[in-house]
Amino acid sequence: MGRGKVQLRRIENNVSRQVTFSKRRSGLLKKAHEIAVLCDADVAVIVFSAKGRLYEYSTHTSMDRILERYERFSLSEGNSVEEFTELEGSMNYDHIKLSSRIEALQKSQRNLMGEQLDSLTAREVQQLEQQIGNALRNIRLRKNHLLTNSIVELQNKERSLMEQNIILENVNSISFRESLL
Amino acid sequence: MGRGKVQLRRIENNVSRQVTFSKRRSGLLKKAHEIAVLCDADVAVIVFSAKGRLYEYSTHTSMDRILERYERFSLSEGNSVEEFTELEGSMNYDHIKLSSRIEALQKSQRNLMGEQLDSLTAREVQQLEQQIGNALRNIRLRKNHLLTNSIVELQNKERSLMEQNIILENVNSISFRESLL
DNA sequence: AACTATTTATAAGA
DNA sequence: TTCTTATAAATAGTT
Repeated sequence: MGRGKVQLRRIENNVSRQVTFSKRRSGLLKKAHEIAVLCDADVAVIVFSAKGRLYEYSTHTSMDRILERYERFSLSEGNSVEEFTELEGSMNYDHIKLSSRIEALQKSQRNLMGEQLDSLTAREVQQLEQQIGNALRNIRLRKNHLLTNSIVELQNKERSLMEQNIILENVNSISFRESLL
Repeated sequence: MGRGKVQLRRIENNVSRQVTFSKRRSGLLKKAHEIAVLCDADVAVIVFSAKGRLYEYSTHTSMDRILERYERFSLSEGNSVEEFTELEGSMNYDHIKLSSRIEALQKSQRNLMGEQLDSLTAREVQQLEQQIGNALRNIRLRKNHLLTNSIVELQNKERSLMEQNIILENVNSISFRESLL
């Protein structure tokens, strides 16, 4: 979208690469914001320039929240333990301990999300079912609590608005009576 | 860019919000890819739909690499550096990374087990409910699978036992007849 | 899932 | 860098 069509490959000219980066970066962040608002999505965009400068956008002001959530999901799609464990033969003992802890957490987390169940015995599956059932109950309780709260809040707002109206009506009717005198 | 100009606010109509989300999502990911290639940048985009589905783009196939780099940046720029440096002058970067990963995993695990829900927004609780609901479905499928298997196994054993009995009966009746001779 | 009228983004030029 | 403008690209509303 410009004077000429552009091929999808690295722009060789240093200056125009830089200029294009600056323009497209702001375009990208703008579009991220738009989809977040229009479609009620949570979005995080991270851009490192070739020179290593960081630019970012995220909903809620809190990038970390989205990243945390991302971690929760990305487990379900697979990889990522290996990066830690494969890389370094030079890992010291603490490292190994931490890594294996992470691995264990990831496995149990996958199970909690209903994945990799074939590694469990029948009894373990049974126990997991109970655990998850309880979790779901708690989550629904919490959801209802939040819903109830927001309803009460709305009712309070409504009530105070009505009270204001009554006061206004009184004022009006007093004015009206006074105007009759 | 379309038949009409659009105001930057949540699209109320459910269907068109969904359609717009799908169109703009692919637009956003495309643009992320373009700036990455054209300008030699490292880019990560994470999008959660209102229903909690995850869509993502990242350069190098490895989102984690970019997120790590992001963490490194945001640590060095912002607050909360002190917490780390005060605690352990001796911890190296990898240690910090692994520890915070463990912390994040523990938190999300607690949430998956229906605990510490007060740290989540209403929307996050909603999404967690869906996620856990799916997990429960998978777990029950697996349980049924295991039950079915064990039933089939029992039936096979039963059948083979019966066959053995028939053979034994035959043997017995032959012996019996022979004994009559 | 296609179409197309418009709006928006942006490449090139100043 | 910033602005301008011709043109490519994205997409809102429609079928």
